[in-house]
Amino acid sequence: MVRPERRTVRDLRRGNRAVLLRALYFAGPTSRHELTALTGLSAATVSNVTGDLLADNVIVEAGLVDSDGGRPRVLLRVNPTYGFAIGVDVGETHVRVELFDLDMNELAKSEFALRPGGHEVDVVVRHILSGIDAVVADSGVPPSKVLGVGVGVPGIVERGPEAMIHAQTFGWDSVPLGTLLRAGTPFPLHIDNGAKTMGQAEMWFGAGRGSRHAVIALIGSGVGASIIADGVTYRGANSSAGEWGHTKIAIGGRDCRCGGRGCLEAYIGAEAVLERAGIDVDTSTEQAAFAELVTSGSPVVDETVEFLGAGLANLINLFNPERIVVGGWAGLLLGQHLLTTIKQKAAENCLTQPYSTASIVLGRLGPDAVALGAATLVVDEFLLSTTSSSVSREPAVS
Amino acid sequence: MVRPERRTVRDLRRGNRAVLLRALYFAGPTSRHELTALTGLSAATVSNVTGDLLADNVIVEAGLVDSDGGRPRVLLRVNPTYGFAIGVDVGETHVRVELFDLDMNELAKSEFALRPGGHEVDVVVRHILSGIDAVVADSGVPPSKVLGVGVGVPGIVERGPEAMIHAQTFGWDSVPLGTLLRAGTPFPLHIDNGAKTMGQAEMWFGAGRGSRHAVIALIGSGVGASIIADGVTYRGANSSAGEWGHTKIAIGGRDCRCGGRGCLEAYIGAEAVLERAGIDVDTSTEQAAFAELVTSGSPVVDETVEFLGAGLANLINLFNPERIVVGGWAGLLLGQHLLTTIKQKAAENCLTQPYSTASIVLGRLGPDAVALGAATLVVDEFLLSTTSSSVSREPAVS
DNA sequence: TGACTTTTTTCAAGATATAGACTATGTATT
DNA sequence: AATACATAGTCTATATCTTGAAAAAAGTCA
Repeated sequence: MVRPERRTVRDLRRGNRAVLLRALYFAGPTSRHELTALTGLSAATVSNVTGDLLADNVIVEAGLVDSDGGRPRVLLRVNPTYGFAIGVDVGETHVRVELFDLDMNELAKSEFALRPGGHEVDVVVRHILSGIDAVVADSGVPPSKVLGVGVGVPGIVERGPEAMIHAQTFGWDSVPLGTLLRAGTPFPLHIDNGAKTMGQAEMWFGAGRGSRHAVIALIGSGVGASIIADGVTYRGANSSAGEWGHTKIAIGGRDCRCGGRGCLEAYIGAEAVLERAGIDVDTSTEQAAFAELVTSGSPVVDETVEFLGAGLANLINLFNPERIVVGGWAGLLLGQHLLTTIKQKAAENCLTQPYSTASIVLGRLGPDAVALGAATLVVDEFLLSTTSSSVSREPAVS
Repeated sequence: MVRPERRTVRDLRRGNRAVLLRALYFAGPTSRHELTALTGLSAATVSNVTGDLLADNVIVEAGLVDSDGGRPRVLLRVNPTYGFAIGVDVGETHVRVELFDLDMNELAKSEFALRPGGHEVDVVVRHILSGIDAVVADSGVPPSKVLGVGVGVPGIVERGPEAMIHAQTFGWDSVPLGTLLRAGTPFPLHIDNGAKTMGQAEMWFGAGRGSRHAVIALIGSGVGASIIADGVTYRGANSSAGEWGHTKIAIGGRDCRCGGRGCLEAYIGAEAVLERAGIDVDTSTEQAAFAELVTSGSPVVDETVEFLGAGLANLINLFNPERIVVGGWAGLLLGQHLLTTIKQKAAENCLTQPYSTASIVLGRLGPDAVALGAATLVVDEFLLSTTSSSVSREPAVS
């Protein structure tokens, strides 16, 4: 129960360095003067720390700005090519690997299709590893400047060096993906659930910006959520927090592919919705069929919205977020046509006080932001703990 | 999105002082030597900081302990009479005010009955204020040594100096309890939802000890929960997080007293359970009737357990806690007789991975721990920020 | 009494942030 | 062109902080 930490006087420096770098990253080009206000540090310290960071080439100058009859301000910014982050999206139908600079410009991309049901561990691992090699080669980035690799995968990811994964839809039961990948790449690894990486992408660059308490609801074939508590992804004791899709919304209700009954996913997951509407599809035709269904006026859609509203209301009652972001390809389709109704159903099923402070909005990054979000895991770590010694190379997984 | 903080070198001292005091508080009598291990601080710093704390009389020596043929260790402990905390429980039927020393020994107590439905704001405020005066007078504690007053109330409590309260069961809509109380007492105030204060009591002294991620489920006439994330009560954007009782467990289900339909509370709240069983009671006979019903083998009880299991499973899926504590008078009655079945129903409705890491246990403090928990709010603040200058007296509410 | 053990304190060294003086680099005015 | 003024950024002296190592304290054991 010993909550606060911190110890030596050196941690102070590390901490302030991180504060400053973070402020700089999210505020864009900023003068030293403004940074004092943004960070609360004294001008002297800002000068000090930025001096360090400039010497390390972590930040660079970015032009001047006039200042009403005085010495012009020198703008500073994070050096976008100080390091590079790789993001991997392991999805139902594909493995996608992308390489970004620190501005999150995509510099290279590599994609592998997975045949339906073809989720053998060794195949996926091989795709990831050769994807990493490919994007590094294509981009021409020297390997020493790769800060790390973030991987977004389905299912539950245990924290720790092994990064043990449990993913029912893939038939993965206790797969030590961290161990397997580390055998094939020297880069630091950050493995996390895909819904959580996508949630972080929306928080950093999408509809979640500016909020500290948010829930990103992801509705695709399956249903998941990413919970942001006080600006940080909430993981719980074993990183499986946010399994919204399998919360029960009806006792003894419809069978769910998880083996349970009455799960929310069995009512609002695209696969389940199409099944309920009696539409037979495979993974290739699923999205088109769902899009058509949404605009068809079918009572199944009304029912889906009813369940979705109740599900969102439950999230609001339990987490009291400022913002709910509805994402995932099916969620976006539903939201584009029916957001007003969804909000109304949420209001009906929610206590008024928490509902009144929560805004429900659509995701802005599209369904392909998993890899981007995975790469932000690398950047997050970089912003938190870049030491004076350049790029570190110890095997780390978080 | 600037997450980390901390600045000057003085914050370091404050932080380390808090770390040490906290370790000492929860570990009980401890030597300086052990404290180095517990806090990670060097022996020199421990000596330094404990010297300060001893000089301030915040901690005191507590005997010697032999040490295998060397200098004996001096045990240190928090001075239980350095300051005192007052806890207030505002319940449906009573207002209870208790005064504790820092060891949480109850030194004085004052209780006022509320007649059914008699929850007028001014009556409650008057009871609280005269209760405070009474316990201070009875205990003989000098007012200057009262560290503050914690108040646990029903409903949603907005953070801030006003401590605006929304409590449907009391008919309170936007009552600025903080403002009202501060007009009548000089002590620093900490106002929070009663379920949350009780949760903190279970975490500090009850069934939650030792866990960092936990949910305390409170089942009485109504239903609530307190969520502990990483050792801290999770409050969300406006302190209303944890409204478990009004999450929907059945679309279009039973009417709930909140005005909604299909709320969990409408199935497992004691009032609702008795209603479903066709038993007519008032608040005075409710508990006895419920106790009898639980052992009667009624199918209503089986159904209740089914819903309770599903509700707990939803908490586990969403929060991934290490521990679920079932408390509240009705929860304790159910748990004492049916814990095995409850666990089984939770397992049936939960993903296996998160279920396997969550233990479901009964609360250990009984239903009257709200005032104790409210007092821990005061102590928590004390442990976090006791400065060299003795007891502070600025009006503060958190 | 002296050797030994263990705990605690003292002391000097190294590191940090800050306030305030000082320097740098503009514009406006004479 | 010279001077005054305004704003941005750096430098210096100072007060704190934690720490490792040495010293002191307070016992046991032979």
